[in-house]
Amino acid sequence: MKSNPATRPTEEEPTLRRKPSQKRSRARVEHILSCAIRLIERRGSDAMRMSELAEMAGISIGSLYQYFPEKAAIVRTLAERYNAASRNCIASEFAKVTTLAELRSAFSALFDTYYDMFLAEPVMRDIWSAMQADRTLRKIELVESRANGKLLADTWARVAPETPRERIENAAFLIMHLGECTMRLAVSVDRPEGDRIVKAYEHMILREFVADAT
Amino acid sequence: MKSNPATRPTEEEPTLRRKPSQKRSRARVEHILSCAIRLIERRGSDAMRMSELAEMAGISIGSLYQYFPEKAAIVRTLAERYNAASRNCIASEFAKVTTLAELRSAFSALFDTYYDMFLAEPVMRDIWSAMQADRTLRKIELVESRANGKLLADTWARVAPETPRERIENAAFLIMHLGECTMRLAVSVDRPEGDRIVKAYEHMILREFVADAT
DNA sequence: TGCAAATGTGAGGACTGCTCATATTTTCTA
DNA sequence: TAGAAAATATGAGCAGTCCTCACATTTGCA
Repeated sequence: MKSNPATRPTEEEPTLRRKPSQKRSRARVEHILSCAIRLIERRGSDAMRMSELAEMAGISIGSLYQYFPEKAAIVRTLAERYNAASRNCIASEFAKVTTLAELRSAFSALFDTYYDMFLAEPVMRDIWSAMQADRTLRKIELVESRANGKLLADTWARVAPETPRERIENAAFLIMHLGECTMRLAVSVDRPEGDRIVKAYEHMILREFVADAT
Repeated sequence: MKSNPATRPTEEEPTLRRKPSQKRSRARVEHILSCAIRLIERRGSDAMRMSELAEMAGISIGSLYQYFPEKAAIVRTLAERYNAASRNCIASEFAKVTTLAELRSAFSALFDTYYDMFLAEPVMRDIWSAMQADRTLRKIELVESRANGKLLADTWARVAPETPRERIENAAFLIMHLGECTMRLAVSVDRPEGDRIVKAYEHMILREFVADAT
């Protein structure tokens, strides 16, 4: 990844040179992203060339840069989607929980959904990898993880108000972290073995934190 | 990361154009690596420029390429050292184990040493990140992880021969994986919080797998 | 229809990793 | 020690990369 020497990014958010009209650009952006996904799946995001992306999308380099200010922005967009998907998955899993037993099965479901989500979208492996390599993305991921941890902690506190808040907070962050380790697993290990390990993690988590709900 | 278009890497191991004499080059290589570490710590391995590395090391670009065939080889070398360090740490921790109780404390020690190793060498954060981003390095890491898992499994089987081998194998890989998650933790989270979580992991592992040794 | 504004284009600029013809140093031999 | 041969050092420059910007084309609207 090269630093752009011509334009110093003084403002935080890198801006597009011209902003395309809302509705029409939407489809274009989606099309570019789907091409990018194909390319990234093939050889990883580093090896993806902006020129080949433009060619595959059937547009010129210049046009490409009207929809994404820089190459990294494409990866970032994909990463944000991955984050959003995790967030939604977690939110929907915990929203309906009202008892400790339900919390327990929400944990199981969470791990499975997380893992399946990764398997269903192979490109997420590479996006996740790219996130690990980039300091900024890593920081974003951490913030996201904490937010998810808080959501989990709140649910837990709602269901079992007698549990000390501090213990819940710790456990929640730990569980989120372990959830991300499951992602890592999906990145490196393949199907049948990964499944077993995910199950083992689920079991461990449940035994450690919600054993009393059995 | 660019693919080199001039020389097709037909052979597996990329070869240097001229191989420097053994003993003298050793010191040079070390010097280059220590400069690389400083640079990588500062801004990450992607942002490290071969030109600035050469300048810092006080040699020319050409000379630099006599010691490392490509930029990635520098990261790879550092990654191998990190792998070797993990391997040694694990080997020395398990070599002296003769009882289940000792295995138990070896687990604790393992996590702590792993984690401390990472904190002591901040550059390992970036090396680890680079490993995650590179498919080849990720594969190497997985092999390494399995080898370590086998070492752990063998020790375990030696100490508790009555435990079913399959259960041990599963647990061993899981524990190794969790150990690597501890790395991940050291990469993203800072000191006091990381410590707590490492402790929690230790506790979880012990409770799950060697509770009978209490 | 005519004419702004929006959008598309691709040659070229700045920077990179890496090479190779050449210069310098070291080592070896007489 | 002289002088050749081998080992090592050098940096201009090559090919490849991301990204820009002056210009061409299309679109929306009176």
